[in-house]
Amino acid sequence: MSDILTAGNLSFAPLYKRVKMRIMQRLTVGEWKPGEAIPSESRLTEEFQVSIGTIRKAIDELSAEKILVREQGRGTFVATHTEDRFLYYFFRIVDRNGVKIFPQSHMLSFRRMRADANQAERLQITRGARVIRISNLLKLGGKPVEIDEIILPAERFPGLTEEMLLTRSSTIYHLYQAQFGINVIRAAEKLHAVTADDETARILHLQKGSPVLGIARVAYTYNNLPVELRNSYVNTDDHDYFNDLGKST
Amino acid sequence: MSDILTAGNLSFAPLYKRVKMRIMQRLTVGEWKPGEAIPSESRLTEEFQVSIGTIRKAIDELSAEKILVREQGRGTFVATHTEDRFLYYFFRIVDRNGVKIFPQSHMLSFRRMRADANQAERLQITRGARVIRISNLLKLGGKPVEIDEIILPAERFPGLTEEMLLTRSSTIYHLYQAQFGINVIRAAEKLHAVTADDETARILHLQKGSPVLGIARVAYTYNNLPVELRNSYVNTDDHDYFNDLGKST
DNA sequence: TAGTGGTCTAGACCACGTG
DNA sequence: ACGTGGTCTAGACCACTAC
Repeated sequence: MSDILTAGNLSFAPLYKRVKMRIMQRLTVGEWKPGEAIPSESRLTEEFQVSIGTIRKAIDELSAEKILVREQGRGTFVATHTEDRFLYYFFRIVDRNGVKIFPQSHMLSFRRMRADANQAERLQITRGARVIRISNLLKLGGKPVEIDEIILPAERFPGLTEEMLLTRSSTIYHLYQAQFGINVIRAAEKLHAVTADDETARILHLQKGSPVLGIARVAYTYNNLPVELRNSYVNTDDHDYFNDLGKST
Repeated sequence: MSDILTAGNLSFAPLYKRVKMRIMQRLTVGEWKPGEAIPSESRLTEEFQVSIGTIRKAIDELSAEKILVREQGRGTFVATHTEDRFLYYFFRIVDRNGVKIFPQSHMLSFRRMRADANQAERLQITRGARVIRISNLLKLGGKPVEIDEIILPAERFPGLTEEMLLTRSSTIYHLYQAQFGINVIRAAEKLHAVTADDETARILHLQKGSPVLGIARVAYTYNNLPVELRNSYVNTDDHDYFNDLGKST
């Protein structure tokens, strides 16, 4: 991503990059909300006073980054986490046949607490700031497969209650979008193998001391702003974490 | 528009897609080899009798897929596995600080054998066909971190010897390129946590029964043709498998 | 200076979704 | 019938690399 361009010195960047950042800016401030259509390309040419090819190149990049979604004949829309193709974008667990199944989430706990030094640093907030800790059990085909421990900066999720999480109908990232205007567009994950602690083993129906796949994720919204930490533990006896290195198009 | 030889049902695909496939075809047959420059865009417009914008769109996709590499003022080149940015493209292990270190490879074994049913299926070869099994130990900063078991279809690697692997100076994927004309452009990986067997634990300096990160990879060349199987086991005590969900542009 | 890829423009026509 | 994004063209100029 363009760390330099976000700083403000994009005066000398190519025109289409500047157009792209102006569109990103509108998305950031919520002028165009997830699920809504942005103005048509020809309308944007008038607004930005550039040719349609330049507009298209800006939107090309934004749709490659899955921030916008084009639909021929209909328009260009702000991506939402309810669409099928995004449901799995941040969920990489597949069964032994490589088939993706959507998980059922069951909340285990919901607590308010203070950020420790590590959490504060990764979330770019001050140590001791209020955070919310949510623990979920994910089931695939009825079987417990993954435990998530989610840490959210409370300041960015004002009024988030246990109730909202219990009654949500879609993914949690869609809840962030719809309720708090926070659009997760990127996540960095670090994976490692660890021995399950006793409680994790019990919940995942594993023998004590079994190995589990640990995933430490930081999720980001626009401008590489971190908005969620997540530590996951996966029972990989019947499932895998799938990763495709390379393209397909 | 005298386009023939566009294999399959691409006869009605957009022009730039057909141009793209024709370029891929040239790469596949080795007409343009890794490291070499392909003809300039203006030359390709003459050759394919299309406008430069169409050529550019075809090359855009191929460079997004890391099959070609553009260099302003110099030309467009067939990607090689010696360039820095590709050294890590298929190697995702980082240290605790998230820093990528390039691994030192040490061969543990080299054997010729026959494909079992599972290997045959994943390599799309017949059961019992000749394969080569290579085992390597990868060290990071002098410490043993990963064991690789590589299975290659012997037919595609004629004359591959233990010597060639011992004396190679770059990555093994570069050896595939340079010696056998096989260009790995994609890999699908499945990750899981397992208990290290005794030998693996010994080699990785782990206690018996320690958890390790298992990676099952299938590597592909053009046209999604599988050319390598690889089972890896990683000591993740001081390292992680890093994955960025989102784009980079 | 010559040749390469990178950007930007302007206009035409096609394919698709909606009313 | 209309408006949308998708493709294709033609030409201009810029930025960079090489000689």
